Amino acid sequence: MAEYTKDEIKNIEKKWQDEWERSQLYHVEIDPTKPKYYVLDMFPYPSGAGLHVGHPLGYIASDIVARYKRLKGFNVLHPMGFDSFGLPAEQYAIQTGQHPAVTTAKNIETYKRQLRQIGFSFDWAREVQTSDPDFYKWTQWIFMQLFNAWYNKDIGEGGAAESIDTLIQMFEQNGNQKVNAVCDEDAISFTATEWKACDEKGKENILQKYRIAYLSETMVNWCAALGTVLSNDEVKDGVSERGGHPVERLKMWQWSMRISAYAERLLKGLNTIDWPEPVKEMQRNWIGKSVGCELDFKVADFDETIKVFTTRIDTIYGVTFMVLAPEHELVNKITTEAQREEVEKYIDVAKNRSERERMSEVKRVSGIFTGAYVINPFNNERVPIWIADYVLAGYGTGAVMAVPSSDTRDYAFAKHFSLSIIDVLEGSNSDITKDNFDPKSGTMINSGSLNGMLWSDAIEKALDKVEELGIGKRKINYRIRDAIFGRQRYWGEPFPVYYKDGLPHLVDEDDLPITLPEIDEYKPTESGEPPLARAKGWSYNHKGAAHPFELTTMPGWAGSSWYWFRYMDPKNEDAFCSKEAESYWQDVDLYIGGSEHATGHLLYSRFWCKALKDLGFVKEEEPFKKMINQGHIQGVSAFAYGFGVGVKVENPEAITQAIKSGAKLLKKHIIPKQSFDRAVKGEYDSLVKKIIDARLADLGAYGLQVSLNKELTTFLPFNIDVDFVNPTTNELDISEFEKSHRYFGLGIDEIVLDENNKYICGREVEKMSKSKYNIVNPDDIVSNYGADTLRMYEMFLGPLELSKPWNTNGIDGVYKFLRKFWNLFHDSTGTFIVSDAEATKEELKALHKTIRKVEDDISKFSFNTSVSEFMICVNELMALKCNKQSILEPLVVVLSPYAPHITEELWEKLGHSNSVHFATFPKFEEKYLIESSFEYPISINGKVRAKMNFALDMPNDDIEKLVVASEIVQKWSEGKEPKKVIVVPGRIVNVVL
RNA sequence: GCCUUGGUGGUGGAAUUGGUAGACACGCAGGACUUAAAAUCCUGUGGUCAGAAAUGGCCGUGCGGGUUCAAGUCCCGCCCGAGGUACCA
Repeated sequence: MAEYTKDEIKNIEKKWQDEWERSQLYHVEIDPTKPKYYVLDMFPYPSGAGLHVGHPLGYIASDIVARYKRLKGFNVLHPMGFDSFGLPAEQYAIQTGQHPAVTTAKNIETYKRQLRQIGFSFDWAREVQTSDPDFYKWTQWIFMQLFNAWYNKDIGEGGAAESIDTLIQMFEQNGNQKVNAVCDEDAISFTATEWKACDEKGKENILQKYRIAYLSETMVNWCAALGTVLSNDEVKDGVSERGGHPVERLKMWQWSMRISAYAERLLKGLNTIDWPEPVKEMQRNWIGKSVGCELDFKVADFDETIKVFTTRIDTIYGVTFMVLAPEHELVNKITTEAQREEVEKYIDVAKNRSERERMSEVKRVSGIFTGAYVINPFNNERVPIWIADYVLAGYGTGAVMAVPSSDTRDYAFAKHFSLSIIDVLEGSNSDITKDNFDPKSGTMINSGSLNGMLWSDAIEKALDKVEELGIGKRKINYRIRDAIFGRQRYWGEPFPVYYKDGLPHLVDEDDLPITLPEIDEYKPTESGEPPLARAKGWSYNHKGAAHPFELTTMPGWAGSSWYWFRYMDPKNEDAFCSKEAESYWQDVDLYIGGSEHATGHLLYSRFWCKALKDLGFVKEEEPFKKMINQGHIQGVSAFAYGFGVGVKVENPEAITQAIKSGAKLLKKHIIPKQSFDRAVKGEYDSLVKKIIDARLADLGAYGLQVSLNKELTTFLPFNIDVDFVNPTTNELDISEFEKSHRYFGLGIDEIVLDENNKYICGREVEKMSKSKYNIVNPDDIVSNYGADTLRMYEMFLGPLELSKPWNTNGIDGVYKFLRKFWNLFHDSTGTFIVSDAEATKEELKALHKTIRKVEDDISKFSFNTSVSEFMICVNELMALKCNKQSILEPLVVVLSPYAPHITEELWEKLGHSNSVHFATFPKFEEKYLIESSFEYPISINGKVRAKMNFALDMPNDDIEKLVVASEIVQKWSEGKEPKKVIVVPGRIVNVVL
């Protein structure tokens, strides 16, 4: 038996997976004689649901590239690991008491088993797990380096991080007068003498304002339901990304990372890397650079100035009012007595509006006049000062010069409070009586010395004037905030930090790793302290005294911000990565993963990489040279439609008795979709009416006087496990469903069938997720069709970057292809046969066409088209009945990145003693593709009129072709001389008569 | 609103970047093999009009214009979907 049947596939795939593991085939070591290639997948979080068909999509693509590059002679680093710290394991631990390490280890086992059976060429000897103390030892170590570093803007082009010792030295010599650092806004200036006069605590408080990893009292996103703070990218629309719990703003002492220091380098670096444009764009927006100026407006009748930030200084003659954030420090001082009461009332209301309310009421205009005025320094006009909550205290200076003629928010505000509007731009085909102006075009009017200038030139001119008047300077603002680095959780890296006299200190390097202590419960304590406070006797012994450890842990992104370096040298106990390994493997050549990490992981990783470079630990400025985002495979959810009849009981005193005798007040039904849809609109059809009547009659029988209560009547669609639903007819398998946990969990009492005695589910495309019960597990596909079919099918589905719903409609086509390919080598009895006859030109052509196309497609990551090309090739060879070794052998090699198991088996049958892994990718030869003659259409005035043959031996020269073409056309067009003959080499000829 | 992407048969999707649109696959229809079914193989398959047929004409890449001998591809103006983001001055 040697047919490519389902049983045989299992044997073949198992045989080769065992063999690869036995021989450690995909293990790599540094090899200076070969060029390196580093292909990396974003490592998964090992969730309890196991791998679903969406996961392997990117892994298959990267595996194809890895295998292809190996055949091309590269030394390929292709590792896999697990981002194993995370919230779900911790929440599971809180519920069940199971240690997160245990759940995590179990989940990793499942993931590895599933990954193994798809036949990836990962070097498992290099596996990393972020929750492994041998790994997080180095996460802690890197934290220590960042704690001991500050950002010196005077080094190199954009500044760089360096050791905190150099800063201390500078303080001792000159105080902070000459220090040009990125630091907290509230850092005050001091002299060397003042520095020396500080005690240890005073010095440390100053240093915290400079360290890259630092402790500060900041506004954080506090999520009470999760009992922890969240970073900005973990908050979506005012609720937590995981779980959707409300998030509030609180001031807390927190560890942060000074990523803002790297804003400019993070922005500039984007131009040097080959990433998808949307991701770059997201990072640019997140960094949010705006170039403009800061300038002072004098407050009339006060000895005060108000500093504003603007990017449109050219529109300064259009300023008709000024707006302060409610929290602005001068509000209290400048408010006139007449306005004071109202202003205070407004500020009070604004304070109590939560972040979420403010977001949902974006369009609401509110504000209050302070009674004070500022003087416009360009024309000395008096401009009223208002307060409004659309101005944010945290961005820029918390004050805005409002130009209603070129800013929509200012415009809405001016209209609402009937403030004046002065147009300063002309020719921008806009209309300031309406909200449709375009401030980025036109020339200046009503603008004194700026009149007649283009708006962009006017900016430069006005900037010069601001600096000349000494009222302000050019300034660049960034939106990016420092990243909060601490979490009030158990399942994360502990900080290598202890406290002595209330000051944070680093532990000795020799004492790393600081491992997670055992605790009896994983919840925060009753007093609201993080779970680590439960650890008994957990303290740091230093010079004979015990000191408390930091109780928060690092966030989920800590381990993933440097893990690609660890793969280079995963077992090293003396360094996170040896110099030798780092200088050989350098950076990631190809990174594949989802775009959802654009403003999280991908930004933090670039930040840490730059910091590590500044501190001299690595050489590369950017970690991921090229990236592609794989699209998500969406799940097709199945829905059933719940219906609960609400009743009004007229004699409540009878309820207790009724329940005792077995009445059930609430019953949950599942009803057909049509009835449900109508019922939601308030049209109860006969089926629904029947259920209602039956309910009322049923309860009536227990002595209750009941009537229908429409308000308590509920209609609710809910997800059904897709495994219980027929994929083509959408029919629910009721007997299977009734046995499931889901059925009992929902507490369904009755399933009402439709007129055909079936229950047909509704369908919707959604994200594939456990909570939507729409996960398709690759195990079933692998056991039905084999891993090679799964791999090729996932590639065949469409372009890698595209999101698409999972369906198995075309999977038979791919399976048939593999069988046909197999059958090329076998006769009808299943005997392996190849011929050693010489290949014909036609056969060589089929082969070389495929080689070229596949190479081309892999370099463009267009795997779907190369799968098509394989199918075409095999169809051609089948038609030619070609089973010649000289054709099939190279074809096996070309196919092997896509379908490694079947090709490995055939390779062995072809008589090779080693793996196809060691083969060389066949060289493409153009000579076989050149046709003996080409037929080109000739069009005359745009219409195809004739076909023309070009002979192969004709000189490849335009003029020659032109002569031939014009001769033919002349003959054809009844002697008319063509006006113009257009010849594109190797393409189309067109003639204008 | 803004930014980024897309829009091609019944379906997933091709189209060498301006050169015969619809490759390849699914589905569907017809045929062969079979007692029958499954499996397999062959043929057809964008729409429409003419023809008994081979075949030929016209229309067709979200909509409306434009550039060009030639537009799915380039330019201008709209419509719709997906993802991101939002009082960032």
